Amino acid sequence: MEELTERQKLILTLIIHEYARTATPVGSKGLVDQYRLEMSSATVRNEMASLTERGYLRQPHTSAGRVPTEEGYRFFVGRLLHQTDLPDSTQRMISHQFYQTRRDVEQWMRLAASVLAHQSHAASMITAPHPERARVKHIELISTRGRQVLIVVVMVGGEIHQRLVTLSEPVSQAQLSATADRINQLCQGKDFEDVYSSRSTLPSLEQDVISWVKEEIEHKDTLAAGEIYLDGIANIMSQPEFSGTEDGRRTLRILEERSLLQNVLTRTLMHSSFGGVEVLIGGEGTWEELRQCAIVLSRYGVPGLASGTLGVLGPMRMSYGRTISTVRFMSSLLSDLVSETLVE
Amino acid sequence: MEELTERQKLILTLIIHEYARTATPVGSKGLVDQYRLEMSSATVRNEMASLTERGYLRQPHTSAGRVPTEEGYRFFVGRLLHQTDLPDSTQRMISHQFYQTRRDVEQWMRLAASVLAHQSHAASMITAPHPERARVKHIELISTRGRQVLIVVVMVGGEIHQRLVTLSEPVSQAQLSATADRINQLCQGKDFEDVYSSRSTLPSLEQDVISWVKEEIEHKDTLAAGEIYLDGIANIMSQPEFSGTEDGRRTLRILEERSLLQNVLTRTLMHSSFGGVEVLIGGEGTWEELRQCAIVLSRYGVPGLASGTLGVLGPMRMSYGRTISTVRFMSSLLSDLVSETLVE
DNA sequence: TTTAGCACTCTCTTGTTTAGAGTGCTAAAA
DNA sequence: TTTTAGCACTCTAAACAAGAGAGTGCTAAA
Repeated sequence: MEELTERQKLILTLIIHEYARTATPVGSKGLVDQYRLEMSSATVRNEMASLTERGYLRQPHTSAGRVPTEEGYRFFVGRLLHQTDLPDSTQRMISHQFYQTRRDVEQWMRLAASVLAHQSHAASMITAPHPERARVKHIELISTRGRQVLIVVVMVGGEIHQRLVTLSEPVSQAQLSATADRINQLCQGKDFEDVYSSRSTLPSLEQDVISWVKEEIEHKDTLAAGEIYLDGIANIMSQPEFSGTEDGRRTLRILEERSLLQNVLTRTLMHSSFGGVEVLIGGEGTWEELRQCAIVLSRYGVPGLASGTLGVLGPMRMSYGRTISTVRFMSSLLSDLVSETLVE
Repeated sequence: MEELTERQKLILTLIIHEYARTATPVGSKGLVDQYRLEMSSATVRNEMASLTERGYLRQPHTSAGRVPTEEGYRFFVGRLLHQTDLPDSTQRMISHQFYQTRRDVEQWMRLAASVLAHQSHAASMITAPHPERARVKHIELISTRGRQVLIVVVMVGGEIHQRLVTLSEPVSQAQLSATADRINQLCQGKDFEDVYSSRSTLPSLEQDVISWVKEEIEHKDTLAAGEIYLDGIANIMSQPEFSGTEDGRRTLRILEERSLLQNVLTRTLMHSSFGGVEVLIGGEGTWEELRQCAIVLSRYGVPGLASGTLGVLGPMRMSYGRTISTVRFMSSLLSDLVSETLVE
């Protein structure tokens, strides 16, 4: 079967646009009227029939209008992916907000989630930039009460870990500080993994501390990498396809449980390049729960140092043009911010 | 008008129970059948009429059953507040989960939110324990790149703040460490407020650092006190009164925006004692947006040192018995945990 | 190749009817 | 005096029917 004609592409595009707007199947007559097309509804009907045959459109029932299929959206998005850009004024407005706030990752994440949600009228999600290699910049041991010691770890990249541990016997603050100093020396410029594996020759206190730090780092790697900032949930729950339906509840549960989300984000983070935008439509056969949804994702950060993922989750009929360009822009903006404030 | 008779109280209680179960107005006949009452439906009808007159019940329309009013719930909850307790087995099960996980506030918050949501079948919210007086336990200055310096502040209580600042001229790590040491000396056992106000005689670097720290602490006090852990949103969105309705969307927005929530939580935190449970029904005239909801709240922590708030938000017909006992138990459990792990 | 025309098929809305649940009142029973 | 059986009445929600409207595919003419 041959390529689509320009006119067919136009009609497909218009149907997608109209369906995004109204959320109801779009018919030939309405389309011609709405967009002042230079052809009759009969012509549109013929093209629609052809598009339906090719699997880009679908009829809910015999006498209803057409609705785009997943295939239809994929085709549309494929053409869209490398062209649209956010208006300059919007870009400046957004940047401004970021450069006005404090240099605080947490706030940036919230702000980013908020901007994404607002621009796309959908739900947004973003993970904080996560360092690729675990290197300890600085470690501090603080005696608190009895044998309790607070370990504070500053990673290269600026992340901070803390952990409260109980020693087997009391140790003075002076000794603790000295121990911390020695460990700091060892960590200088090395991956923490290496420090950990060469710990066997050290005194037992040092060894213990290094083990605790290691545990903490890995702990956060697995668990609190689950820290996903969300926003705009209310946006999608007021869409008709989610509002009162079982699908809506399922989607809400996905957002809340975060394990599936985590799954999707990390999988994208794995084999995706920086700055590029990925679009998952209808779960792509892998995630049954996302049947009704589409996700627009991008990885951001500084290659080799730290990276995170951000994206938008919405109904399949979301406004892809706007969403994709917003995601792309936010990705590059955050990459800039991260590279400017990386602690080395 | 006299007190309610025992029988009226019984009927009111049963209606509340039945309405919580079915979410539909409950009629005299059904009530007698369901609970095998030793009286006829006509008697129940008479009592219902009386309860309606007193404002504890309400009829959606002439030939419908009765629905509890806010007043009805208040009366019911007032009687309930000081008696119910979570089953021992449940208490042990929950404690076990907490003592099994790491001593990590973030995880505790997540776990607490999850437990509350599960037990109450509603939405839960909880804020991390926040120290009452700001006292700095330890401060650290770490040189990163050029004139950038990372300030790490460990508060009494265990909170950690970090902030990246840019000095006006480069300072060596050794000098930074010395400065940090001097400030640490000053902070020993004092409220940071006092350190701040007596800073004028210090060298300019010290003064700058103290100002930055002060800013950071206040910043977190106002903004990131907004860190509210939520769970169970899906629970309430699948309740019939929220599912497809405008009220549902409004409630969702409340949970997402958090400013109103913040408002409610802090206001409770102000004039509420520790361990006690507060129940807000239908916004209590103050919060129009919560018309359909009820909130069960408690303050937890260690008086004078650190405290947070936890609670459950659900439909007004929520199961108060279970919710109140869960909230009370969680409040005391978390208080214990906080007091055990406070950094002094 | 496009389009006007038309018969046909669905759904959605609207109006009507009906069954059922629930009420309040009255009068008899306890 | 309190409870209950009986009954007329009210209102909702479900069921059904009818008609309007939107949309389609096909055919034949432009």
